[in-house]
Formats: sequence, structure tokens, C-alpha cells
Amino acid sequence: MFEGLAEADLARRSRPDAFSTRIETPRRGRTQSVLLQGPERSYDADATIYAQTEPADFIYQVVAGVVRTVTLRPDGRRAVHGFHLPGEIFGLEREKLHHCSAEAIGASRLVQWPQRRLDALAGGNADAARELWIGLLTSRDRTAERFMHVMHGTASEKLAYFLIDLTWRMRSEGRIQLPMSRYDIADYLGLASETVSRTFTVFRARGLISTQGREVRLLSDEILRLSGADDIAAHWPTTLA
Amino acid sequence: MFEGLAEADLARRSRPDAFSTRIETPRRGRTQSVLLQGPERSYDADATIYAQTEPADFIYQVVAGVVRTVTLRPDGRRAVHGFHLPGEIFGLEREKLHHCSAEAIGASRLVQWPQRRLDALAGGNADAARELWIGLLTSRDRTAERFMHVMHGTASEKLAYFLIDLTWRMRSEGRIQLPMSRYDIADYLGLASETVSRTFTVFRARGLISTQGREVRLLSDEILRLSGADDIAAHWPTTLA
DNA sequence: CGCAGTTTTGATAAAGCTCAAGATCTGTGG
DNA sequence: CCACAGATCTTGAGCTTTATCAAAACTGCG
Repeated sequence: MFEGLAEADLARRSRPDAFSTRIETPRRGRTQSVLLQGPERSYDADATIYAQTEPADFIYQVVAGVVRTVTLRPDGRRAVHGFHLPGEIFGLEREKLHHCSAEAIGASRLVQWPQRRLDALAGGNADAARELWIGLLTSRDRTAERFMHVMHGTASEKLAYFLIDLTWRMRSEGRIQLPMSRYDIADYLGLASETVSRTFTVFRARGLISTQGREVRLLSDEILRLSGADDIAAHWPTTLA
Repeated sequence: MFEGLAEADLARRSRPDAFSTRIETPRRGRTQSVLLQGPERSYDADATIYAQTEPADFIYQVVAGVVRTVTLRPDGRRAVHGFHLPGEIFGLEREKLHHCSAEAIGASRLVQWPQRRLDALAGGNADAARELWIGLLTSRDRTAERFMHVMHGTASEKLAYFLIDLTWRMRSEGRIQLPMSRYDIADYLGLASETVSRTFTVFRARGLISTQGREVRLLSDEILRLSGADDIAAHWPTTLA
């Protein structure tokens, strides 16, 4: 089980020149590396892209929107494995079947790519293989990093880490529109949704952030220290919105 | 940061025929796949194999003994990323530097292998590349799986999962000699060492295990249910020692 | 406007952490 | 072989954090 956690970052976190093709994205005028090419497919809000135990024939790259990967735990609770942003790849499996479900959060557009063609790519082309390899190592490291933050941290540290990580991945500078609900965040961080809410309130009271609905502004870089995301902090812009 | 969590299982968890060479191990009469070959190096108990921020020139495979990978967190606490058993590989990094330290638990023997030769292997040989690829996917999945158990579980679930996982990896049937201290276990599971102790006591009282020092016997497969390690449970021998 | 879903707040209880002390184990020197 | 010292492990009591249960405020949308 437990696909998805990591692939989120396979493309985004790896070196910007990771894959063979690249396109200019309108967003913030930066280049965005692209692995997959093919016809786009649209999904409505809350549409299921694939379900647990379905054959894992394709991997996907997000073009627009956000996808969450999810499993239902034995006790009936939901665990969110990851949020997949535009440019990010998910659905890569070791086994023949998907180990968790993928659902669109809001209307989304995706590109899909057959798993077996990826195999060929990884085996046949040394450069591509190397880049895929680095991407996987990166995604493993990201999984491990989130693990450490979430396992050892308080609710504040978890949420701070979540906000910083998401802000970074969205290429934003201190102002993000959260696509997901408090429930999603809670199930992602291993907290109760009420605790997520309360922690937002605490952050607001301490002047670390301001919120309007799902829009969050980071007001103080104290939140960076809270998050313990040293690697991100090192590259953080000096001023916040 | 946060190397090590995953490589633990790179060799062991992947398909048994994962790598090109294999040897017969005396242990329990099973075969054990081996990736690395070369001169062995011995380490005393508590010896440091490599330290954080050192150049990551080699990867290692455990021949005998057990290795733990560790980082010191900003608040001074220690986080144990993984325990590496005989046959398992660790030290594979994406960056040029090691992101955590590796220490021998008890006297150990290791084989080392230059990182760059691994690069060549992955890029040049399609079969080997494929196997390394699968190994990494496996290790990612294992990290994610542990993540889910540890993030959402109670102390009992965490410890049960730890015991089951270790028993499985040690190819044991319900009786293991823990190489690591309660402190190590606590820092691995994100618990206080006192909580680990208390949970052992609870398990003993409920007749799930018996202990003598660091030897643990699993007495009831109820501990399997507790652990939620369904994937392992599916392959579990029907009787416990 | 009003409904359904979401977010926030409040009160209470449970789980696990901290501090503290006692018990057990292990290795070492006599 | 025994005694001792240091480390490891266990147990206890109180406290902090977070989950749980409950309800009120807010939001978006038909």
C-alpha cells in the first residue's frame, strides 16, 4: 500500500532540468520541467482518478488542479498520503495494482503515461534513467522528511511545516490559496480537523499568518523556524508578503 | 536530510531475486540476495560509520551486526531513521553529502561500494537498472507504510508494528533478540522511552509477548492485528514460537 | 433566503510526556 | 566467583497536548 506519498515531488523537487522536455508555464514566468506528454484528460471536482486495487496501468502528471491520494484505514478512518500539484507526478507503483485511490480536489486536468513505457525509458536510455533515479531518490527523501516532521512534531510544527512546504511547492511567496479542506489537512498530518482549526487560530493570534477562508498569508518568518524545514528556509525569500 | 529510513529495505524487501549475485546464508537455510561485493570492514560497538555532512562516497551493505542511522534535531533530540540488518543496504544519497549519521549497534561487519559505480550500473545495464529501480520503489513504499503506522497509531500499534516488522525482516518466527536499546526504539517510533517500556509491560500483561532482557517472544498473533501490518500478516506462519 | 458543507469554538477525557525514583542487567576488577 | 559501578529498564505521579463530543458561526450556492 501507500503509494502516492512520495511521487508528489518526483518532478517538482528534483533538479529543475530533470527531464528531457520542458515548457514555459505562464505561472510566475518560470520554467517547468515536464516528463509526460500526451492528451489531457479532465476531471470534475471530487472525481476518482483511480481506486485502490485497480490495475496500475498509468502514471499521471498534473497539468491543472490538485489531486489527493488516499487510503481507508482498517478502523474506517481516512489517511491522505499526498497532495499533487501541477507539474507533479503520481500513480507510480511497484506492484501491479494501485495501493491507494486518487481523487481530484476541484476540477483538474491530467496527462497519463503507460507504466510499461516508463520501464523502457528507465532501462534503455542512460540519461533518462539517471534522471528518473534522482527523482525517485528525491521523492524518497521528501517522504522521509515529512515523516520526521510529522512523527516528532507538535500540532503547530506539523501545520507550520505543511504551510511552508506547500508555499514552496506552489512557488508562492507567502500567500497561498489552499485547495484542500481542513479535513484533508488533518488526515494528511495525522491530526483531528478541530486541532487543525485551533492551530490556525493560534497562528493568527500570534501574528504568524492571516487567513480569509482558504487563503493564507504568511506574515512572519517565525513560522519557518517553527516548521523546522531548514532546507527550505535556506532558500526562502527574505521578505514575506 | 533524512537518509536511511528507506534504504534499510532496499535489498531485503525487494523481490528475492532482485540482484545479480546471490549467496547461501547459513541463517535459516534461505538464500539472501547480495548486491555489493568487496572487502569487509569491521566496526566496534557504537562506532560511527559516517557522520552527517561527510561526503557520501560509498554505499554500504551490512554483513553482520546492525546499524542505525540517526540525526540530531534542532531541539537537541535524536531521531533514529532506520535500523539496518544483515543484507540490507544503506547510505545511498541524492546529494553529495550524507544527511544523517550511521552508527554500528554492537560489533558489525560491512561491505562498501563506491556511489559512482552504482551510477554506472543504473545507467548502463538495463536489467540492473530495473532491479535498482524496483528496490527504490520498494524502499519508498516501506517508508510510506511505516509513516502511516507511526503517524496515525497509538503507542501499542507503533510497538506492535515495530516488533512484527523486525521479526519479519530477521526471518524469525516469533522470537527475536533485539539488538537495540529502548532508547533507540523510542527515538525510532517517536515515543518516550518510558512509554516504550510501559507498552512492553502492557503486552506482557496481555499475554501477547514474553521478554527476558532484550529477547522477545511473540506469543499471540493478536499482536499482528494490533500492528495493522496486513501485508506481513498475509505471509505470516500460522504458529508462533 | 435557506440549506449543506465547512470551519471555529467550547468542555471534557484520554494518551503520552516529563520528572523522579527504584530495579535490573552487564561488564570489570578484585 | 563476587562485588560494584554505570547503564539500561521499569514503574509511579502529575501535567500537557490532543482527541472527542457537541454546538455555534460561517460560506458558497441553488
